[in-house]
Formats: sequence, structure tokens, C-alpha cells
Amino acid sequence: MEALRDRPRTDRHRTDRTGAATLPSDGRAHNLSLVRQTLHSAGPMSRAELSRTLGLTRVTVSDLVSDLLERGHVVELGQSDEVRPGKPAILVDINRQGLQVIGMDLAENSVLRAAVLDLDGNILERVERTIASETGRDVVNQVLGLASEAVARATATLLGIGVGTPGIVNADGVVTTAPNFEWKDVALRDLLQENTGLPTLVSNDADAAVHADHTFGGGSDDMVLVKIGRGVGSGLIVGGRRARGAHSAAGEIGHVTVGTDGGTMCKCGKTGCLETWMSVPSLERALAEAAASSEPESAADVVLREAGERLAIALAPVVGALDLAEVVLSGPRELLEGPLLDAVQQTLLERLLHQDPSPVSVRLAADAQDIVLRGAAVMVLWNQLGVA
Amino acid sequence: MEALRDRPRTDRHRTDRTGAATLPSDGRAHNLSLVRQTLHSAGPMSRAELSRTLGLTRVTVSDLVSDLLERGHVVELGQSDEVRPGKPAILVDINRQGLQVIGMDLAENSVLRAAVLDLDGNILERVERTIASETGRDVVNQVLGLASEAVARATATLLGIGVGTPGIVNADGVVTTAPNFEWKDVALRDLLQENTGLPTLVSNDADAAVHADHTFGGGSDDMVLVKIGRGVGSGLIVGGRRARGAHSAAGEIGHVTVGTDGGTMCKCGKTGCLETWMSVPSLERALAEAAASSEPESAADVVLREAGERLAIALAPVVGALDLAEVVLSGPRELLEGPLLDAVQQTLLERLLHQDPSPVSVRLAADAQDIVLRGAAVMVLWNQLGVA
DNA sequence: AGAGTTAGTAAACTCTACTAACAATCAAAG
DNA sequence: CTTTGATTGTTAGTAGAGTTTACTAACTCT
Repeated sequence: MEALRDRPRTDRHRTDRTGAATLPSDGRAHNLSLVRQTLHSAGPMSRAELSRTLGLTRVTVSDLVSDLLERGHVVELGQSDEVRPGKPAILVDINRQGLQVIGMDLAENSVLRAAVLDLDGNILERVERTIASETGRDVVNQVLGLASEAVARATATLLGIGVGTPGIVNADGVVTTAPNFEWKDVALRDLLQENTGLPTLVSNDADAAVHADHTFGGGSDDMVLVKIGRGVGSGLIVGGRRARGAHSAAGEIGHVTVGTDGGTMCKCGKTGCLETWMSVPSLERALAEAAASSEPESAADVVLREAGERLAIALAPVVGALDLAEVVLSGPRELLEGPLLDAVQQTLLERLLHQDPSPVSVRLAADAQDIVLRGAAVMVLWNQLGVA
Repeated sequence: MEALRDRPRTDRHRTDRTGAATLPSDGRAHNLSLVRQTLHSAGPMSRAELSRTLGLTRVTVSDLVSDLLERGHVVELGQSDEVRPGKPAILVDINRQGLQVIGMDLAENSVLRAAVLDLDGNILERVERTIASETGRDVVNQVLGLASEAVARATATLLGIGVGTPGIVNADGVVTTAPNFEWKDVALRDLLQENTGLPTLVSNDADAAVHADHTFGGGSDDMVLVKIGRGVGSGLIVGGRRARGAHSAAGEIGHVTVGTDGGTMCKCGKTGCLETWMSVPSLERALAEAAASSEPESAADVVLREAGERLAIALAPVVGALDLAEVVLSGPRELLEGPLLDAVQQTLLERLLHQDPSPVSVRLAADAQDIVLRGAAVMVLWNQLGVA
């Protein structure tokens, strides 16, 4: 009788639904996610404990768990060795050994990266492809090949593929524009899905990164992550959900004008864009100039502090308007740590209504190299398991 | 048998729930809301039409509608006079005649306002109280009295009370700080609820306003409304939901520093706050000075343009980061319309990555006088009927 | 008048979660 | 060492929600 439960729903005339009416099975799916989520974040526990945590009866939880056992999402770990009266509990946990995820990071300079990750976001295997000056369809082919390679490296059931890519990505996983690759309306999600047969999710790289930090890092439900690389991008979590934007372009802050006192010319045609102050190439150029000056050390310090100030000037209205609790920077640690980070923090406080304790904390992202890979994995976990 | 359905749920041991498990009845409640919502926005239709719109079967919709008929939320309007084959349809509509809402606006200068509104946001009755220099508990008592007066004016079943107040309001309807009234942690929602016996919702005035504009105005799911009055506040809709912020202080942009070139001293102690440029008192002061100059007309123009520019400088990073589709200004039309609005629009485009067509539209809110009253009503409709 | 179409309802079935009751298994008290 | 109490997990039966199937009612068109 349990076996009947997995059969696909009768899709009927239910194709042209506009409103999202709730069926009993939707509630069931939600409760299954809650079980997975609880186990994923709180670790192994008994059915009875799950029942108390979720507010569902033991009977219902038992049924949910047996369903998840069949699907391979959770496993029994044997009796708890806790000593107390009563029948000993059987611990169940999310199937940490038997499930894996592919994460991909297409936003690095001249290299496409992929990895096999476990459910806790640990990287188990890495695969890479260097790309020289390929663009367009050539890059797509490299991505598809790399994905297949990564899939072959998995040692357990794969839940799906997550991708963080430069450019603007719509809700259907279509990369509408990615100047670096000269992509225009590339249906990356569908291509990967057809190629690998696995559920796939595609987001902007900074959006993936903020998912990673939101899940494994601080975990505030109102935060921004600014990713500093070739350009400057960001991902925002507002009220616990990622902001997508009206045109799927939320987080695109690289070409917002900062301040009211000019600045250098940007390749986009405007002056004073955030990217002209903050991108890695811009910073390195400015630091090289500073190194040639009479007082190289203090000159470098000024460069970094000014960059931090500029970022804070752009962020202050965002932090204020959204009442964000955290500002996280992700990028080359040697550039961001120290004067730049300090300047961001200080300038941000100066420009916001002063309060004690400070309503916003500023820090670096842990593990910046792999943050996109892990964020991409989080996207899959969230989508497939409702976990994170 | 239908009568049994309304009995309260068996609350059981379900008090210490942490996770929000879904019960079948939650799904039912959601579907009931969908019916109300569809009727509210699309107008009268038959059960069969509802069925097609929602993707539920006619049988289920019939059951939902009969439930709503019993509760008085919808009414039958008689046969549709459409001519076509088949049994004539019986139109049902949300009970526009038999349901009303109280809206309150505490953010006006020296006057507390309340109104009885219908489900379409039309104002049916108004009540006001002028306040001189009352603060603290005195104002609370005035509010409670005013609410009772408004309740007495209602001519149909009241769904609840919505309030837009200055200050910061947390999710429990507690006004944590409201300097104008010298309020600190005033549990306004609970006080009103106890006093009137009606479900009550309290939000910041700008947040209420953005609800009104989101529902009755443009309706973009990614927008900001800036309310210019004694101070400057804002409300944001991100992905269709109102941004609350980590400390319930989202939208508080009055004291964000704007630009990098100083500005006048603000009462908060900083220089260059948005309020020093944009609030009604600041603008009127600057316009008075302009009037005394040699070329009064062009001087006034400069004042207004500069204010608009400053607002756009502060908004540009927010619009860019959130990819907002609409910026709406609400306040005295004679100040905002013309040069100020034009300057906001122009400066915003200059400071964002140029695109065609422009991704963001800038406009004035319709009906600025009553926008908080209507927004407060929307909050109740949303909360009680799931409508808007 | 007959055929075809559409609206609304009734009965029976499925799925979900609930209550009630029970067997298994342990610790602690007597 | 037995009894008592506590706790876990399962079985059996029930109520709610939505579905399928089948029906009646009421209209247009030929």
C-alpha cells in the first residue's frame, strides 16, 4: 500500500492553472520537506522527536519517514544509545552518504569549475576546464562536457545540478545576457537537463554565493553578499528569500554611479560606476600605481580605503532601505581584508542612522574560492529536498 | 453537515510548534482565499468559471463557495444574462455591500484620521481628531477613541482595523519607537483589539501606503514608494511581498547620507541626510529662501530639481540592487509634480546602467491624501480574506 | 422536438492527518 | 526480582479535502 504513493499525479486538465490552488498532496510535499529540513539542520533524531519538533503526531511522522526511506532521502541509523526509561528510539537521518549534488562555477576567470558535493556542502571531487577565448556555443559545449565529467565522478545518487554563471539569468534558467561569454538567451538549464537527465538550476554567480553564505555562513534572513571579481555583483536575501527583481536582474550593482564627485570613465560609458572603484582589475591597477609612488605603503592603504568607502556609499541606501543585518564581501582575501573591509564598516555606520548596537555587521565570506560551487549545490538541495 | 466545518480546530498539544507543518485544513483555507481573491480582483463570475480559473474541479469550487456563502464572504447575484447554450450560470461575487473595513492614518500633521472603507478601498465615512501637543498615553487614548467612533459609523459587518502610524512597528503590531508621539514599545495592535474586539493590523505609514499603491495603483511586484511629509519614509515591495527588515525597520531612509559633498546639518547629528533635502519642512524652507532671491522662479526650480536629484542618488543603488520596476512618490502634489519628479526620473536613469526601454518607471501616487487609509484597509483585506 | 452544451450537485473513492489503543522495551521503585 | 511507569513505534479506525463519475437542470441551435 505504501508503494502506491509514489505514482505520478493524474495531471488531468490541470495544465492551464493560473492560480496555485493547494491540493492535499501539496501539503504532504511540504511536510516531507519539513522532515528533511529538520534532519538536515538538526541531525539524526527519532520519529518521536521529529513529531514533537514539527507538531505532527507520531503516526503521521512515521508515515512520512517511511515514505522518505523508500525514496532514499533518509536512512535509519539504529538505536539511540541514550539511557532513559521507555522503548529505545531508532534514529533516522537524512541520507548523507547516499546523496550527492553537482555544483558548477562559470564565473571564474578563464576556467570553468565543477564539483561533486555532499549534502553538507563539502566538496568531494573537483573537475575543471580552462577556457581561453572561447565564446558563445563553444563555451556552452565546454560546460556540457564538464557537467558530464562531474556526473561521472559522483559516487552516490545525484539529486541534481546547480550552476552559478555570470550574467543575468531568468526564472526559467535562461541566461538572457552574459557579456563575457557573448551569450544571449542561452537556455542553459534545459540544455544541461537534456544532456544529463538531471534536474538543473541556474542562477547568477553572486546569487548562488549568497545562498551559500545564507545557509552555511551567518544565516541572517536579511543580508547582501557583494562578490568582487572581474566585475562587481551582488545577491540579496530579503525576508529569507532571494530577491530576483522585476527583470531577473536584482544584484546588478556594478554600474550604479557612486557619489557625486565624478570618478573614472567606465567601459559602460558612464563615469563613477562602482566597478571602476571596486573590481579586481581596477583595484590591481590602482595598487600598481600606488606601488610606484613615493610612499607605496600608505598609498596602497588609501586606494583600498577609498574603494571600501565607495562600496559603502552605494550600499548604505540599500542597507538602510531594507534594514539588512549583514553585509558580506566575497573575493580575493588579500585585497578585501584589512583597510578595505574596515572602511566599508566605518563608512556604512557613518552614513546610517546611528544606533547601538550597530544594526548591521560587515564581514568577509568564508571560503570565497568555493562559495559559488557550494551555493549552486544549496540551490539544488533547496529545490529537490526543501532543505537548507 | 456543512455546519460542522466551522468549528475551531482541536488545538491539542500543538502549542509549541516550531516548524509550520501543513494540515489539510491549511490547504482548504488557502483555497478559500484564492476564491475570494479571484472574485475580488476579477469581479463576479460563476462557480464553473472559478473552477477553470483556479484549476480546481467544479465540485470543489461549489463546496468552497457554499462555505463562503455561509460565512457571508460572498453573495449570489442571480443568473448571468449571457446568451449561449447550456444552463445559465449563477454569478457569485465577493460581498462588496456587506463587508467593511476601518482604516486609520496617524501620520498626518496634528490630526489623527480614520475612515470606514468598502472592499474596493472606497472611503465611505471619515472621522478625525485634531491633536495639539499630546504625547504618549494621551495620543493612545485619542487613537482608541477615534477607532471606536469609526467602528460606530460602519454600516456593515466589519472585517477589522488597519493602522498606519509613524515610527517603527514590529511584526506583533508593537510600535517600538515613534519620536513624534514619544512612544516606546506601545502595543497598539493589542490595545485596539481589546478595545474594539476586532482583528487589528498595525504598520508604518509608508508601508501601508505602498500596500495601497501595490494593490490599487501600478501593481508591480518590485517597487518602492517614498512618502514625503514631515520626514521621509518608504515602503518596499520585493518579489510581491513587503520587505520588513531584520529589525522591522525596512524603509527608514530619512537619515541615510546622500552624496559625497556635505550638505546641511540634520537634527539626528549627521550632515547630508535625505530628510534635510526632501522633507516638506526642508523644502518649504528652501523655497521660501528662493522666493526672496532675485530670480524667484528659477531659484525655486533649482531647489526642487536638486531635491529630486538627491532622492535619486539615494534610490539608485536600491533600484539597481533590487531591480525595481517602479518608484512612486507620495506627498504634496504641488511640491512633487514637475521639476522634482522630472529630476528624480532623469537622475535615476543617469545613474543606472542604461537600458532601453527603461527598466524603471517613476510616478506620483494617486490620491496621496488617503493613501495611508486605503493601505491600512488593504492590510486588513489581505489578512482577513487573503484578498488584494 | 431533438441534439448538443454548460452549470451545478450527489455519491463514492483516495489521500492526508488525526485519535485511540496496543506491543515492545527500557529505568526505577518496591 | 517483580512491578510500575515512561517512551517509542505501529495498527486500526475516523474525519476532512479534493477528485472522478454520473446525474439533473436549463439553455441554444437546427
